[in-house]
Amino acid sequence: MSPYDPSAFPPFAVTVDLVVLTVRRHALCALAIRRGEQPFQGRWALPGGFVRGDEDLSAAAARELSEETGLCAHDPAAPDVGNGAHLEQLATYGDPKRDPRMRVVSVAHLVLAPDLPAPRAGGDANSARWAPVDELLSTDGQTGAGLAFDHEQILADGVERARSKIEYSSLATAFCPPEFTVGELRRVYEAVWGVALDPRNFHRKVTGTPGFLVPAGGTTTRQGGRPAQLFRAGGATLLNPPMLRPEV
Amino acid sequence: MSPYDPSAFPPFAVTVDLVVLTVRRHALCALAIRRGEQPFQGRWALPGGFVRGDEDLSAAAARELSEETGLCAHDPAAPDVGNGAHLEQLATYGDPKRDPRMRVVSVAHLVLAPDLPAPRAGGDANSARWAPVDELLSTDGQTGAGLAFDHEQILADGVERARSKIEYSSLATAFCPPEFTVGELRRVYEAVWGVALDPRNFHRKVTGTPGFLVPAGGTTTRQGGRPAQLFRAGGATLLNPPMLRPEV
DNA sequence: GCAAAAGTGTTGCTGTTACACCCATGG
DNA sequence: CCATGGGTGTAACAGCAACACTTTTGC
Repeated sequence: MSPYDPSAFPPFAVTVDLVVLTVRRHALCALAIRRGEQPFQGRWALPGGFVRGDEDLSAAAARELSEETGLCAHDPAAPDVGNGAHLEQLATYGDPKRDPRMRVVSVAHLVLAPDLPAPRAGGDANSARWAPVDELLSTDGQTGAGLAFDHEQILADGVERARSKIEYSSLATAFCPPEFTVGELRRVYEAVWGVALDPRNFHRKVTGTPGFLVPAGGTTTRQGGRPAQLFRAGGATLLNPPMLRPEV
Repeated sequence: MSPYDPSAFPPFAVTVDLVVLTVRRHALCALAIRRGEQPFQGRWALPGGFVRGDEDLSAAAARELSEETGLCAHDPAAPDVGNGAHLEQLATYGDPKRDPRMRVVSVAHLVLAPDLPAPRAGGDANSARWAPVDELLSTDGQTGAGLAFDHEQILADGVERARSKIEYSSLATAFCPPEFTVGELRRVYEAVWGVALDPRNFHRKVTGTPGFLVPAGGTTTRQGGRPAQLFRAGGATLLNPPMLRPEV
């Protein structure tokens, strides 16, 4: 077949699906939406929707994110501000049978957001929720029959991406509010990796990496104990040497 | 807009584009195809083509690869054998204006292959070539006006992926023939990274990493000097500690 | 005072760098 | 014999794990 023959191509629908991750109550959680229609009616799924005819893929992902959560995705080049969440493309899923009705290719995106008030979904409050990823990914979990479509695979890939990316980048700060303490950042790593880290060595590591954290000037005692310095995310995006994830 | 409304979605064409990399004469090279049609007629482009209606994305990439080069992509889970090349999904490019004729979303894939006889392209031998990536990516290169479409960006992303992935995985062996010496593997790293590595420390590092290399039993003097042991790629895919890329 | 969380100092270990040195072949 | 690339030994150094210890708050 000659490439790019405009007269003869099979028709596809293109969607974006979102893996929106946050850390709540010491657990890594993902945003799940209850489906109101067939197929998979009543099952939980990842948020997503069609890409419009004149819309870039990342713009479609940012629009869906805003519609589902009110979050405002920021350009990866711009600095984190306010309610800005990190958004990046994850991978594309195009198995011919992934949607039983027609051929749908879905470009999945990964969003990392700080802990937020309960999500909304088109005004129907109890049709969206933050669920611990362990629960969504366990085949025999309380969610019944698992996520719709191939969303379990997409979620697993997104979680794996987040787990590895906080090793060598400063992305863990995307899970934190604009100002945060070293202990709060450590609890993010512990929740995402599911391990316990030594608070002393962690403190030395993150404060000793140039550009990772910049002091914000104040202190807080919201965790109890001795007041902790507040920091903001620094300009550095790549960490080397990386944070070391303990062996399993 | 309600997600997954099958009656109302804009029509897209979906293609796969391939970043096929190899190491030839101490330089990282990519496969380029000369376009025979409008738009960008006569310009160099990455190989690629439409995804068929009943075909998975990775299957389409493997088919295009085989059609353009005769290479046989192997499943990432299976071991490297014979002319098997490594194939993985890279990223998806969907700017509404990336193709001037219609809306085309392209799922780019990355292929790492050992050095091979000259490529073929639909029987027209001189319409395909291995070009050093430095040449294809330099805006003022000998190639004239650069690659077609957004293929320069895709190629740059693929090269960046390859450069970072050989740090922490054993993927560099995908650039080597089935049996190779430590020196040949080192020259792969040097070509991909564009740096010089210490041969003594490199040897210790790769032979000391369990599962990276397994002795193949023979020796060769094809590089001159003292005969070198031959190795095969071991089963390990992840390297830790990783290979360290020297600072720029 | 006591618990809890924030921080600092120190020691031993792992892994890298840089370089001296020896080995085996072809011409 | 000498050039060329293959391979080993070793000392200095960086970064990390483990853990003792001090600081500053709330109750």
